[in-house]
Amino acid sequence: MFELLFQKLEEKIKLTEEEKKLSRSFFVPKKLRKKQYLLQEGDVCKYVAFVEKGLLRSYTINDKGQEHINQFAFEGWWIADQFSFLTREPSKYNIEAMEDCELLLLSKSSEDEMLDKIPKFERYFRILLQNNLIATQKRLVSSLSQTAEERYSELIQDCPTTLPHRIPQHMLASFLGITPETLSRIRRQIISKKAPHIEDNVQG
Amino acid sequence: MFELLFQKLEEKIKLTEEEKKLSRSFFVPKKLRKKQYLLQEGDVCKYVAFVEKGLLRSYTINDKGQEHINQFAFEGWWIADQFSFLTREPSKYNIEAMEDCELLLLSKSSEDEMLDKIPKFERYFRILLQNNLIATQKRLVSSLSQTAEERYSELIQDCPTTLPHRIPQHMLASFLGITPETLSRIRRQIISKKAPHIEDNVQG
DNA sequence: TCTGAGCGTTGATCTACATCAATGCTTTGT
DNA sequence: ACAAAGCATTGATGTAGATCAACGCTCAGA
Repeated sequence: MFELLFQKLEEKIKLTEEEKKLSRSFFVPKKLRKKQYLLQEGDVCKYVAFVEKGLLRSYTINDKGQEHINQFAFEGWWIADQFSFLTREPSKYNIEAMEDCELLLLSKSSEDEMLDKIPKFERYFRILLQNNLIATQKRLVSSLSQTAEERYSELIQDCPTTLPHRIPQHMLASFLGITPETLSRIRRQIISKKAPHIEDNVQG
Repeated sequence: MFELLFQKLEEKIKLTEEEKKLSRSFFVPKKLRKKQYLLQEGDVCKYVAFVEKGLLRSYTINDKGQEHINQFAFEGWWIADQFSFLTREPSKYNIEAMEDCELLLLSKSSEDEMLDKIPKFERYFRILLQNNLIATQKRLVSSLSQTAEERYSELIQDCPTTLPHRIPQHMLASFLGITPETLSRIRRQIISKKAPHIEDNVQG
């Protein structure tokens, strides 16, 4: 159950066997079936979750009932509503399993205790947040200054295999902040650019 | 010169007098006059800067020559291109003083040494990044799912005093990802909502 | 085996915001 | 004290992407 977590940890920090053993005790394993929720709007986000297996999405619902996906999390990634987790205020997000998932949950009190007893985790989470911040800033810049087509093209360039195969197109659209119709049209345009249309070539 | 920095540090971590004294040695004070640059596109971001005094902006220039502001930093805030600082790749950002500034610069090697000698700073920077991430995520969500008017209204609600007084309107527009013309029109609309137009009331 | 829901696609129309252009006010530098 | 640059505003027009509506395909469940 902890294989992937420790693999990821070792990329950033070196833990002794002692520390590994101890750190396990702070996590609670949890399985989630497709369409089950890790967090629902209005609830306080009690855990940050490490994804050992599966795929989740985090989304909001606006006053018109439209879903807006703002994050996906695969194997090897963390997911939570950082704001609600930190402040204990009710969350505006829903976090839902899109596939059957195996998660490792870390509660606030466990996190505090873990950081206290194994200070190396301060560094690990700092680096994690740093990378997350860089990625989020990049998305923000591109959402403010690029067209929908540019954003889609970059997304499938950065993530050519995973995203299109495991995530339905209308959810990708939502993640990019556009409608499914627009994404469909963008894809058609891109395809016709790559393989230019051969004009009717009627003989005679 | 270090008053504000230590005030801010104390909000997150407790330092001994010894540690305070030591930590000073890692920073390089730097004054910047209005319109001078802390970082220019193409250069590697060598420092994260704490702003003791003044105001800076971070922006990109796209292929059409348009500026896109993505961050402001006032007294008490940090500013840098995290990505370039981390990877040592050339930056895509320009960081420019909008007012005369007093900064405290921290180089990568100083940061590493400081984190090594005063591990409490791991926690400090982790918390800093966490808050920054939460704020950036909020901006991302709003840029993807709200109208320009909603974004502007929220901005002046969150920051009613500082922003409009120290930052010219066309830079606020750029920060919001809209044109100066659009922001001007939005402001007119908001004003006419607050103080509804009195219809011509010609007697007779 | 049928049925209904979910999904992607396409067309027609609408709208928020961009772009282009002009004007007048304020600030800056010499 | 003056010229020049920077800035906010307003109007006319253009456009990326949203919305509304319809259609066919696929697949899960009775």
